[in-house]
Amino acid sequence: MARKLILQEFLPYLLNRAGVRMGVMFSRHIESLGITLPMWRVMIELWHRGEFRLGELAERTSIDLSTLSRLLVVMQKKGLIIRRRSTLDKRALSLALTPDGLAMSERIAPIAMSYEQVAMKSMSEAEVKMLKRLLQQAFDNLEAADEGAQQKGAPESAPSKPMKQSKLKASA
Amino acid sequence: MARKLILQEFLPYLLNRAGVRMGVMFSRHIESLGITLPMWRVMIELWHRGEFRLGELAERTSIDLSTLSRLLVVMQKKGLIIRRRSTLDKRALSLALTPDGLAMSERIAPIAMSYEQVAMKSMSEAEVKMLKRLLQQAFDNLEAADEGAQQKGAPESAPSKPMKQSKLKASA
DNA sequence: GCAATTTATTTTCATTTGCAAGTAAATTTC
DNA sequence: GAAATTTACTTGCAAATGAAAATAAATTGC
Repeated sequence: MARKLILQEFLPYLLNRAGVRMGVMFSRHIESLGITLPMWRVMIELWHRGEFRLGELAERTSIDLSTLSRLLVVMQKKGLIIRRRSTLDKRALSLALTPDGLAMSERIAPIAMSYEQVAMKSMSEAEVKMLKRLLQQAFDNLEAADEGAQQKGAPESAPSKPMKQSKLKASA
Repeated sequence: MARKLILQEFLPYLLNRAGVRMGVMFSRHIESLGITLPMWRVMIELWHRGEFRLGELAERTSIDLSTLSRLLVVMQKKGLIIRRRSTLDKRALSLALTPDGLAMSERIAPIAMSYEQVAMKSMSEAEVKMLKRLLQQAFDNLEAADEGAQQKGAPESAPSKPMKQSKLKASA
């Protein structure tokens, strides 16, 4: 009989809990600015890298393509982003922050950072650094495994990627 | 002008990314068993603690009360849980796993653990331990701050709890 | 260089979600 | 101890989601 899994030591659980809690607190805060968490995720990606196509952005933010497509229309109407057809490939969108969108990002960033600070309170510099490094590593490991499964056509046990993006939503 | 936030070093981002990726991969896997991620979250909580009322369970799983209420009906129909009125308080539900639900939990647990293993691959024992400890700590810090805000009636800057559970869903 | 295929996004439609209103039991107040 | 309030959950309804079909542009094969 399988051993009962110890919740407090179970990484997916700990990961989710911390992420969801952070997301809930933060989104409650930015709600008054008319910005939702998915919007903020879009904003930091655009802020960070300047320009994206829809598909790329969906990938990065883990937001479903069709949902994101609609969200971007809303964000355009709010004046946060520019959403024009790429000139090179007229199928593709070229997405970028407007000056207002940038200003809003800069306004929200310190709020986001303050929640980060709250979470890291009581940790030493070294611990914070290690936590971030290990989270990055965990993500890379997962991604590598996912790609792998992709390649060799999943040995029945672990269904590989394109199969429904699963009932799953972003969190923090 | 606010400094541009460095995505790769931003804790909420790292947390979300790792959590979402884990959730996506895992839920893709258990889909074939007819179990969704929210169901699994309910199952581990019930497995872990034996019995819950609806409100408590909603709190633990971060699933909206009304959504959870409906999810539990589905899970009952699937034979995974028992859902009866508490005898002491006839308003309350008493929720618990059925033997079948337990068996399913025991079947899924190794799958969940295997994804945990994937994420932790390339980490030493000590690193894993530290990662888990720091995630726990981050969560505790956030929760404490949230409670705090609650108490002294939020100083305008950080809206406190009851305000819409925000557009936010669980992830991993 | 044109038909067939692939790629990039949008839209449709059925389902899911979550807030708010509703129901029902327990507790408090007078 | 009956009315008023609170607590615990359920349900109605409007909005959000996501899978699949539709659209439209680019690329490939001949």
